[in-house]
This record gives sequence, C-alpha cells and structure tokens, in this order.
Amino acid sequence: MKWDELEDEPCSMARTIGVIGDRWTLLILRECFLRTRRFEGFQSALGITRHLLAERLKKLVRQGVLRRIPYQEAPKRHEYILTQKGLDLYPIMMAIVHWGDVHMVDTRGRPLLHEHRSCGKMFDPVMVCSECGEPLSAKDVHVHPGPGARPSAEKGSLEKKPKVRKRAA
Amino acid sequence: MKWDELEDEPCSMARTIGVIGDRWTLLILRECFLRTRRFEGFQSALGITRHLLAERLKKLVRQGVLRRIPYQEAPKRHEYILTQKGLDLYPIMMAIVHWGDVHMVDTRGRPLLHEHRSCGKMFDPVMVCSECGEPLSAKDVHVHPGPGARPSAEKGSLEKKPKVRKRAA
DNA sequence: TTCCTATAGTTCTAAAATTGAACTGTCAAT
DNA sequence: ATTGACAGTTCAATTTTAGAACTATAGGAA
Repeated sequence: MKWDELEDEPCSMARTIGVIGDRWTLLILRECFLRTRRFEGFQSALGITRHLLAERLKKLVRQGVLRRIPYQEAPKRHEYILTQKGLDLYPIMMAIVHWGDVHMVDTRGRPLLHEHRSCGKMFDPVMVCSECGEPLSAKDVHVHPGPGARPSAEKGSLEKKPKVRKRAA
Repeated sequence: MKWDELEDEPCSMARTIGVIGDRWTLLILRECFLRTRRFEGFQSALGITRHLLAERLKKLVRQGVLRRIPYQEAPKRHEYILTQKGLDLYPIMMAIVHWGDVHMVDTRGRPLLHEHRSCGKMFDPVMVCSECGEPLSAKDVHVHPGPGARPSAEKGSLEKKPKVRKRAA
C-alpha cells in the first residue's frame, strides 16, 4: 500500500485518508467549517506555510471537497467553499473534536462548546446505528465483505492465527 | 501553529490530530480494530516500512491509545492492543469509512458492510445530537467558546469581514 | 506620481520525515 | 548446522515540509 495510491485501495478508510489524510488538510477543513474562505484567512489562522496551503487547497478542489469561486475581478480573487461532499465530512470533524474533548482536555475544560440550534441545548455528538438508533461500539459491529471487496483470498489479519510458544508470565 | 506542538493548542481537533494525524497512524488503527495485534501483522497488512511502523506504535503507546503487552517470553514478544482511549476512536473510524462508502466507491460498491449485532441489520453510522437525538448537520450547530478557550481576543476567521471591492461577474 | 497595503499566490533553500533495503538477535524446528 | 518466524534497528536516498523571500495586481494615501 503506497501513500500516493491510497485512493485505489479497496477500502473506504484508505480512500478517505487519501483525501483528508495529508498533513494540515483536516485543519484547513476545520477552518472551512468555521467559515474561513480565503487564502489569507487560512494562512493566518493556521500558520501553515503558503506553499503547502496552496498545494492543499488545489488538491481539495481537485477532489471535489472545495469549490474555488471568484469573488472579485481585477485583481482576480477566489474563495474556497465546501461542496456537499465537503460538508459531508462534518461527522468526521465532530467525531475528532469529541474525542479530543473527552481525552485531551486540560484542567481548564473544553475549548469549544457546541449548541444544537434545533433543540437549543449544548450537546455531544453520538454515533448511532441507522437501523435501530442505538449507540455504536466497536464490539457490537461485525464486518462482512461487500460487493467491492478485494476479490481473492486475504492474507488478512482476521484469519491469521499465529502459533503459540511459551506463554508470558 | 506547529505540527509538533498541536497537542498544546486550545483546540480539541488540533490535539486529536496531534495523536492520530501522522501519516499511516489511522491505517494502523484500522488494523487494530480489525484485530491485528502484532508487528508483522501490521507490516504485512499495510506495507508500511518497518522503521515507521515501529515509530508509530511507540508513539501510540506513549499516548495511551495502545498498550504493549507481552504474549511470550524467550524471545520476548509483545502485542499491541487498544486501550479504552483507543477504542473510543471508533466513531472517528466509522465516520471516515462511511464518508468513503458514500463518496469514494467505484462501480463495484462498498468494500465492507457493517452488521450491528444488537439488531442484526446491516447499517450505516449516523451522528446525532446527544440531547434530542436528531441527526446533526453543520448548519444546525453553533459554536461557543468554552472554559478552555484561548483567553484573549481572536484574530479568528469568524470576526474577519474583509472589505469588498468590485464584485465578480 | 510614488509609496504603502492587501490579497493570492510562486520560487527557492534548508530541514525533517519517509522509503527501501539490509542487518541484528532470539529461539524453535529440521 | 541451517532455516524460518518474529520484532525490531540502522543507514543512505528520496520526498515532504518549513521558512523566507519574491511576484503580481490594484486601491488608496501622501
């Protein structure tokens, strides 16, 4: 598996990481969700080098996550806004923020609180099953190969049962 | 903002990215959730260089996402298993996989299907509000500074209202 | 007019991260 | 005595990223 060919892997996680897995990309997208739209805005908010910022924006546009839209002629200027594909990254963002809220806060508490406009309350995001609505946990989920699975037999980690030697204390 | 000091930022997303944002780390964690536990298992599943794999595993252990547990004496061998902190990354994983399932599939369809053992059905993960249970979307959420917010006034992207010039066509 | 500023990049060199390949060491099995 | 499995480590070559300077257009100020 090569980093530059992640998008060709038969794995939705690898493919997604091919899009958002580069250094700084998720932080750029955070800014997008906080309504930053312009080059200088991203640059000053993140302190990323201009070179890399230009690269990343170009890639995100190519991948259909952002759209580059002119907001001014003479001199020509553009701003970057999330497409629907980009907006759909929201659950990923929220999941990341929530994990940080739970596991990475210092004594002062959370940097940001989230208010759900529909119900007016401060909330946490919860991931649930689309079918029964119950919260998901790793051990309640079983994976099956889907139609787009890698065709042949796997040397995959699931089947491997390494032989045991002397047991540890 | 420096990549090596992300964990000190007053931002839960930045802090989390400091933990899982390195190249290959999320793919290593994918393997963990698929029950890979050993060095060779990760290496052969991912094709990552042994050098980097060793680095990443060390960092994840340091950060409390994995625990390194001996499973054999003579020669001493260890395996890497998810801590609770690591298991709590599950919603992030699922959100990433789901986005790929929606936006990155080829004509053949999804590589993997997920079955919810509790209800027996194939499902998609849905992110909902902990307070009202409704699905979340970016525009229904408003952010407020929390107790751990950066103390002073922000040069943040939210307040900046750049002056407009000649409008684009 | 000339200078300064704002915006959105591009270009260049140095530093850091990643890759690829080979090498180390322990023990079991042949 | 040799081979294979496992879990790394080491080192040179390549890629990425960081840091700083530079380009270009245009508005407004002096």
